[in-house]
Order: sequence, then structure tokens, then C-alpha cells
Amino acid sequence: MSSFSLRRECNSVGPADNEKSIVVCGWVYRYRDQGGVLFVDLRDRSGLVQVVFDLAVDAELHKKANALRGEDVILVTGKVRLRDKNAINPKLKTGEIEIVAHELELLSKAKPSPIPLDEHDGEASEELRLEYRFLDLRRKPMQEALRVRHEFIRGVRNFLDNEGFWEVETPILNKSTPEGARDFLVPSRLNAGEFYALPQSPQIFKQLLMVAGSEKYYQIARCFRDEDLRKDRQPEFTQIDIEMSFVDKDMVMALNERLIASACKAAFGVEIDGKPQRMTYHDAMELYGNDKPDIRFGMTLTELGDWAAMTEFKVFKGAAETGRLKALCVPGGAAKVSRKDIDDLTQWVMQDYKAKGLAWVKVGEGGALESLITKFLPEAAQAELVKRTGAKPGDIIFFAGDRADIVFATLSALRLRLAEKLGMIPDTYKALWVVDFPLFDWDHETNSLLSVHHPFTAPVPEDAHLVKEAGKKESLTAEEQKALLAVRSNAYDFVLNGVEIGGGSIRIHESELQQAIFRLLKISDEEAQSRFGFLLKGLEFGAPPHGGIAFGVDRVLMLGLKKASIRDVMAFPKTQKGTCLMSGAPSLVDEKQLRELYLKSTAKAR
RNA sequence: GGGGUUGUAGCUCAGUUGGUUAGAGCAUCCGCCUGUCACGUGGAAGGUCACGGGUUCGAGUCCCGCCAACCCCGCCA
Repeated sequence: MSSFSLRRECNSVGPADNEKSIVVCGWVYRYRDQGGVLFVDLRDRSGLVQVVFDLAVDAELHKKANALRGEDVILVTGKVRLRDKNAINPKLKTGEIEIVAHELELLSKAKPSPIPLDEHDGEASEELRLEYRFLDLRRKPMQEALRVRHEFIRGVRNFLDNEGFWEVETPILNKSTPEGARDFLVPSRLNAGEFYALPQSPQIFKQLLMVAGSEKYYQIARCFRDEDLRKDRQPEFTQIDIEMSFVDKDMVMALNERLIASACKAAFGVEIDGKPQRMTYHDAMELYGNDKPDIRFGMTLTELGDWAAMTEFKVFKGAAETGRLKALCVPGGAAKVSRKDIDDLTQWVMQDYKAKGLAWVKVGEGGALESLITKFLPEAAQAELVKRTGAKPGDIIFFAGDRADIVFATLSALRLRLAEKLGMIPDTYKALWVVDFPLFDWDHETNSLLSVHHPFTAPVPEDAHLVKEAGKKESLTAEEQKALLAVRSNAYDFVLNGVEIGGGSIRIHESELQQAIFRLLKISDEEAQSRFGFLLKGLEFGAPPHGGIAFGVDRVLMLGLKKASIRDVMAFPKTQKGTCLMSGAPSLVDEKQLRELYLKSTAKAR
């Protein structure tokens, strides 16, 4: 029997083990050389325990221990001993005992770590942490993240298993469906010039599993999208992918509320209170300027479209006529937002959100409005403005008047940035469902309709006839097409603290409706057949009504663990340019490999 | 593709108006210390100031370029 079989986890050793001879293994976390006595804090996945090497007990062993350095991997055989009262360390779970070493085996010598692993020595730059990820993952916060991630996914599996779901795997090597995000492509060696695509999500397969009679499917699915990265976006990420048959929207939403509550309880130990509220897309945009609003704080937008006529300000009047005019009232902002801040904010919204400027009004202590534009605001307009925005002395009001999308983007961004700056965002969790998204969007480039979600999303039942009727017509005028922008989709997004963590819909299960949608999206029969003919074919062979959802595991964990990016909840994430600083991926490959794949690079040699 | 921030010892950072030999803490190496627990303590070693140009008598510092990491816009059905 090897000594390993006798091993105890460091954190498991306690007073009950007094006088017992035990084996512990792990990494040298800290060592304290007192001359005649040497202490080693030994770390394994479970935690820390103090090992003592005493010159008086064994001089040879003490000398051997003297050579130990941080991160050396050792095996210690020793006897557990209760510490003296004054030597107890209350900060350590194992602080009441220590292990008097009788044998020491150096299992693996370690070079000095290029990054600090001791929580008290701070954190290296992320660049170095990614290069030495195998060391970074030894640190407590990262170990914790991996553990919680495991608990979360286990919670999901337990819940869905209890609800009768089957976990089914779908292909990673897929057919490319150039729709939505950019595909990662994989060249086919056996089929010259042809490519697989990595799945952006298992969307079509999970629908076909419903056609296949699986009824309740889920998968912890890896998804791939070749788009630019953000702190909450990686080229590969993990989704809880779910699809159910014979359900309506409310059933899907209700199940997922319980799922998220259950998995969060398992992972974070928190009870999520009550049912998340539901908000229409329309309300989310009008009140927050955003389809994924952070509702942990108020500061909602004020409608000023009809108010513009009370002013003598051409900029406002013009905006209200051709676009929208809305305002954001920032409580206490008059003193906290300086002229310099306003200048910076103005430059920011012009640069990033295409705003033409940023008008503002401060409410003085006496209630009088102070601004460069007050001269355009008659008494009555000023009073009405204060009334509508609910502004109090000391507040500042920002205006955005422009094309609707610019107004929403500008004020939404301002709201979030100022709330953060002024410390208005409470440290809580608030979730909501956003529903009644439009089914179509307008593509200004091609002057045609686009899917907001994906083309398999069903309209709400009340609006389905509009789509079917429009689909029957040979051609539609621009007006007829734009009328369809009012059609609502039977979709739902789950939003937590201003982050979209899940989204789904009831799908189209009738091929007639599906074909109408394709016609409206100007996807020809041939094109539809070549791109997703296998789904359309499936829908013709008895497809049950079905719907589902997908949750971003990384994003939920980022929020639950209060991390600044999803990189901190993934074991081996990529940089913003999609590279792996540890492995060096992506990399050049041999000419021979390319030839086998019928590929030739057009990249210019560096 | 665009805007911004950062880059100085192994690590985290300081470095004034452009001016002598670029500093500190931690880590490393050599010592001292028998009850520490982020031990303490004496000493030593450690620098392509990301990289390439330029301005200047003189550049870590100013200018131009470039690379990388990060944040944002575009993009992400």
C-alpha cells in the first residue's frame, strides 16, 4: 500500500486526530524558519495545515526541511498534536492542531513562482496570470471559482434530471449557417474545399430533437462565435441549452425561474427572492433605453417628445418631430457632476453613441434652472420639465434628442455610467424577464426585414395571422413591410443586473409559418433549403409545438461570484484578441497540413 | 476597423521641471534566530525603463511609429 492511500486532506485534520499518525500531501504555501524549529503551511485543494520540523526531534529531517521553498510538492508523515493555547491560530480551520513531521518526501521541486500565489502578496497582471494559468489556478479565488462553477453545473444537472430532462450531445462539427454571428470554420480533409462550422449554439439540433420526440432536452453546451471579445464575451463559452415540447412561454419561463433559483442555491448558497418581474421590450426601452435594463436602481428616462413644443429650442423641436426627445434626471448630480465631467461625457456620447451633443440643466438650490439653454425654456416649459422628471434642487437633467436608437443608446449609457460614478447601484441581485420583443428589425442597408432573434422564433399567437397573411402576398410595399415591425415575437430574455444571461423563444413548428417568415426575410426557397433544409424537412414530419432557452453559464457565474470578467470564472480563457497566452494558440501550421486540407493562406508573412 | 488606459528588477509599484550611479516592498541567494502563522532580522544579487526611430549637450520622462494586455464603440441571429 502506498503512502498516498493513507493521505488525509489538509483541512480535514482536527483535534479529534490528536496523537494519530497521518500522511498529508500538497504544496509548500509558506514556511517560517525559526532557527531550531521550522513551520510549513502545507496546502492542498482542501486548505492549509501547519507542519512542524523540530531540530530537537530529528536534526536530519530538520535540515532536509530547511531546503524547502514555496510550491515544492511534498509528502509528510507525522503525528497530529494539539497546539498550546497561546499557539492556536483562530484564522485557520486547522489552527488548533499541527503535524509534527517524522518523515518528509520531496515529490517535486518547484522553481520560484513568477506570480504571487499568497493571497497577501496581491495579484499579478492578468497577462502573466494567463501565461501561467496553471499557477494562477492554484490561488484561492480561482480554486473557489472552479469549485462554484462545478457546484452550479451540478445543480443544473440535478434539477433538470429531476424534471425528467435528457442530456443529449449534439455535433461540434456542424454545417455552417451564415446567419447571426460569424462561424469558426473547420476545413474538411475528406471533402476537398468544404468546411464544417463550430456551433454558435445547438439551435437547430435541439429543435430536431423535439421533432425526434425527446420532449425534454438539455445540454451543457460549448458554443463558438467568431466575434470581437468583451469582458463578458469569449469566442467559446458554455450554455445551459434547453428545449421542451408541448409548452407555452409561461411554462418555459416558470421552469427556468425554478432552475436558476435551484442552481444558484446550490452554487452560491443564496435564495433568490420571488418571481422576477416581467417587462415588455417597449417598456424596457422607454424607461431604461435598453433591452437589458439594470433595475437595481431607478433613474428612469422621461418622455419629452410633446414637451418640446413648449420650448423655443430648435434642436429639441426638430428632434421631437423627426426622432425622439427624452431626458435623464440624475439625483444630486448638480454638485457631483462638474463642468469638466459634462465635457467628458459629451465627448464620450458623441464618439461612442453618435449623439450630436449633450444638453443639460442643473436645478439650483432654490429650484431655479441653471444652464446655457434656459433662455430657450419659457417659465411654463421649465415648470413642466421639473414636474415630469421629478427633479429636486441639486439634480441635473441630461437631454437626448435624435434618432430613436441614438437617444436610447445615449441615455442608457449615461444612466449606467452616472449611477456607477455616484454609487447609486446597490450590491444586490435583481432579475427580470424582458418579453414581447419585435419579431423583425429593419435593415437600413438592404431596406428589408431582419430577424431580431433567429428565423425560427414564433410570433406571439395573437400576431401570427399578420405574418401568415403577409407571407402569402407576392410582394410587399415598403409600408407593408414596415407594418410588420409591430409584430411581437414569442421570445423572452432573462436579465440579471443589467446583463443578459439567458434568452429563448417558442419556435415555429408549422412549415407554412416558417416559410412565410423566410419569404418576408427575403430568404429564397433554394437558400432556405440549402441552409436549413434539414430543419424544414423535420417540421414537415410531425413537429410538436416546442420552445426553449439558453443560459450563459459564464455570465451567471461572473455575476454570482462578483467577478469583473467571465475570464475569471473560466479555467483557460483567451485574451481579447482570442489568443491563449499559455499555449500560444492560434498558431501557424505546417504547409503539409494545409495541403491536406486543400488550403492556402493569403496572409502576408510578418 | 475606431477611441481610450497601461507597459520601469522575477512580482507589485514609485520615479518631481528632461539633469549625478533608476528606487521601495515582496520573491530569490547567503547568514542569525526553538513557537511562528503575511514571523522577525543582517547582508547580497537582480534593470534591453515593452520594442524601433527622432528631438536634445543630455530622454524612464518630450515627439513619431510599433507590439502586447485591458476597457469601450462597431460587431455579437
